[in-house]
Amino acid sequence: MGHLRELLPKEPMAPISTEKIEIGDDWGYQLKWDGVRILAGIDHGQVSLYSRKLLDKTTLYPEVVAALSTLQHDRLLLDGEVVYFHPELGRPVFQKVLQRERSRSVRSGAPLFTYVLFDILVDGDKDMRKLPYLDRHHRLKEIVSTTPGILTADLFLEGESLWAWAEERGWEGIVMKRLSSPYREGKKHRDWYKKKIAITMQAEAVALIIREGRVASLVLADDENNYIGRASLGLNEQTKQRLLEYAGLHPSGAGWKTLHADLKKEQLAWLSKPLTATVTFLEWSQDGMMRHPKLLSIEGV
DNA sequence: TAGCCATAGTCTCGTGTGTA
DNA sequence: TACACACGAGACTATGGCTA
Repeated sequence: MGHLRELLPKEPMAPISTEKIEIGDDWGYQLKWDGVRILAGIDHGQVSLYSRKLLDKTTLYPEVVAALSTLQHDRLLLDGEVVYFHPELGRPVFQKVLQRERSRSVRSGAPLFTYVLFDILVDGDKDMRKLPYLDRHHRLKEIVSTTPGILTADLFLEGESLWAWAEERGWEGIVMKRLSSPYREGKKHRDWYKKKIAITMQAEAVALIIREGRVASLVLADDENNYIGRASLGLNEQTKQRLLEYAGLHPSGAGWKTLHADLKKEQLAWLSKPLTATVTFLEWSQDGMMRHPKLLSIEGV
């Protein structure tokens, strides 16, 4: 086998979004850890971390490097997620990971991250990728069973109850994996699926954000006319054109007196008759904004 | 011609950094 | 001090190419 760097996949195996829970003897289930995907290589004591796009992240997560350095193995290629586990909430908090990703150096006293492993690609001289996922997971458990700062994502055999547990505790969702599946790059497979927990609500679309004469996104407010974010996912060209026509029929010269910083640099077309939009999103951010909003429907257009 | 797949492009998130 | 910009990941739409 060649150098570990040469064995990295072009992109890590990624789960495909779905709405249904796969059921059958060949399926296993894991909690979806909300963090950033990291591949880790250990080559005779030398630890390297790589992002989904194979950017070097070794210096960004020194605590993960330190934890991996304690493993008594000459050569490993591992796949997992770096997360910040909030002790009071009892679940990962993605915002903390974003903070670390945006910073170029790690301050002393910075929150400590955990490396949650869910796959192994190389073990010594053995290429593990062709083995069934169940075998790879077993091997992973053996390797990192009691290593501080590292854990192996538990594998459950009952999907519905794990989904209910995750939903109740505010986790991001679950991942379903075919136990007999090999490791394949990207999404060129039908072996890993994810089902995400989302909040669905009705919001008022009070304005359109216009860029180069086209509708870019909707400005959304709650029922007390507070700004809760902007949304563009779910808008296709046909809907954007209809929205533009609607704005022409129902223009308003007056918008909010104080604009959120998010909107100050945008060209806005305020609506005299706001539209009711059904929107789904992952969670509320700390400042009351929707995270990853997606429009399901808009009444009246 | 329809359906599938891959790829490109767009948008959003929060914070650090650089500049006026 | 205020503002603009960049960063990486994820999710989605649009588009073009290929195949049956």
